[in-house]
Amino acid sequence: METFQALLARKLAEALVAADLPAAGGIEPATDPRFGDYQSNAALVLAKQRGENPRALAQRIVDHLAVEEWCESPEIAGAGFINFRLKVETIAARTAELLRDERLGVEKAASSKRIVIDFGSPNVAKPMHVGHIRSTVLGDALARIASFLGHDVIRDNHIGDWGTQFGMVIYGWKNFLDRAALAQDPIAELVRIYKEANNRAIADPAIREACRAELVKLQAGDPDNFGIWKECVTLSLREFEAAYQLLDVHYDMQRGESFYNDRLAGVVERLLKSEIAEISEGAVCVFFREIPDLADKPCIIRKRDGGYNYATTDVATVDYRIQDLKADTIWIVTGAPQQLHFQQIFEIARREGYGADFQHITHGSILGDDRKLMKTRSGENVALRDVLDEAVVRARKIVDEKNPELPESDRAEIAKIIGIGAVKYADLSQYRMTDYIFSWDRMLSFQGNTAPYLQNAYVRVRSIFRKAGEAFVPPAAIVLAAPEEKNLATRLCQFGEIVPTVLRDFRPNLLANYLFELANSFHGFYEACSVLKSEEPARSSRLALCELTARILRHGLKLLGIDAPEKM
RNA sequence: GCGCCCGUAGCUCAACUGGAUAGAGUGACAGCCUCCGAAGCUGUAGGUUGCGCGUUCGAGCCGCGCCGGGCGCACCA
Repeated sequence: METFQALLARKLAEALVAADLPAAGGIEPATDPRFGDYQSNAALVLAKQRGENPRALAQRIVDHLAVEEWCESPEIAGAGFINFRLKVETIAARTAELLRDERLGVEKAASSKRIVIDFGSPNVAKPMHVGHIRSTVLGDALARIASFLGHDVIRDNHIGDWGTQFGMVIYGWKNFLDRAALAQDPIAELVRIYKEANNRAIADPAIREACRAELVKLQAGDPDNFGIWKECVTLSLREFEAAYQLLDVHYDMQRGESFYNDRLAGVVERLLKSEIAEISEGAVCVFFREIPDLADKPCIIRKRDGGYNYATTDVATVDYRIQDLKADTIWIVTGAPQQLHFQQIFEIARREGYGADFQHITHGSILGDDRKLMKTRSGENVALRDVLDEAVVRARKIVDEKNPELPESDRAEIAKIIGIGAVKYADLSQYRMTDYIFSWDRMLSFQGNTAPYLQNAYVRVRSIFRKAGEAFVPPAAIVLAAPEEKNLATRLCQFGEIVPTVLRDFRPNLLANYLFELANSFHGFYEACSVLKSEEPARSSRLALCELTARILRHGLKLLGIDAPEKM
């Protein structure tokens, strides 16, 4: 189903051709209701290009615009804007159409791409902490939205399961492992033995050497060390999986760094052979001398000691995703500090002749009350598990207060939906680059732009249908008499315009904003227009608006990875 | 030193990529339940968009220069 925006853009393009003018400008939502529903700056753009009077050009365009089927006569305003006001019947007809559209007005992308999206990426033998929320939740939402838009999405968890820390972990495992503690809380025990080994290694060069020897043995394929490593990975993955279940985040594959291990030598050899890489100070490096910002920042792909590092792994990863997974585009979701690294990796890929589209999608940090990176009082990272558990506990307390008559099992389920939803939404409703201050009170508030507010709006709609006790039947006609009805219907028609914009710059917060505005419009409608007590044909028409609101709220939240409860 | 990101109402954040008089929420104040969930709604108040030049018919957004904060810059990932 073509959106109003797309329809008007098409009509504008036709008018420009008919008026013998070049393509210019576009259609965007009006900035103010006084200016109608949509506006075009085409005349202003052309006026600049041609040095002509903008209002005269606007008139020339309007003379050729054939939009009377959908709009009141377009108006020329201000410096030369063309304003479009949709006819009420047009909105009503579109709303009726939306009711029959499974996609709720969201068209699939013109060309479907295979997208490999890399997000989350926790490290083995370390607990996931708050910092993982953003990458995980953002990547998941982008993957959901891309899939819905018809792309072929492969979700890959690039787990940090290989690296120098395993020397310490294995040494610790062999010397200080407490099996009972491991059974109790595997990752805590792995962290403990790692720290123990690390502390001793700092104090004692012999132990440092022993750790390094364990690492070398692991890398050489020693069966004992490999077995220990494998067990660490298995234990960690199990723990990650619990968090992913709670977050409702799922992957198509989990190719850890170790997966690429036997390809690293080939990568270096190939890059040397093609002279993309060279040897410098004993290390194999790629220089970017002709790129000013990177001129003094070489990328090391083999260390002087012959070892490989994460740059090597990431070059191999790009290879794999393009050659084996046939990616048209690769999205990597990580914090901003890795920006330089991926700039280098992508540049190497381009030099190797890869034409895929590479996107490093960065994000800001989660801060504590002190505006510094969120930490516990003792200065440790805050465990993800603790955050999620507390979210559910806090939500449960609120549900118990507000709705004590609900059965226990319902309240437990609702608390989970609200608590987890609140944490996710607090993240996604914000521009991804800004650092934000973590606040339980704000994210769990029922007021303002929060998950509970949206979930409550959904519950209110659903409650109407429970009360009605009848199955929804599409109405004979949509009637938009009250301004609140028209306002809500207009908003419902915009869903199809908003969803694709999210991928333009990877901004789920645009969808979150839309849903918030939709909930506002619904509440305005709800206060002004009684549904069940109204006379036909208003009653059926209003029920239809409720039904669509519920569908779009639920689906919009789902695209953000958030559930909507039936009661709360 | 170089590079990237951020700076918007007291506070927390938007602003659909250059559009018209910069919007919400929160806090404060004033209203609205014989009526579908008041977990809601309506209204009032709050601004030199860090500062200064520039480009443009038009700048929170683009360019240059400052000021503040964060992060990154050769063998950790």
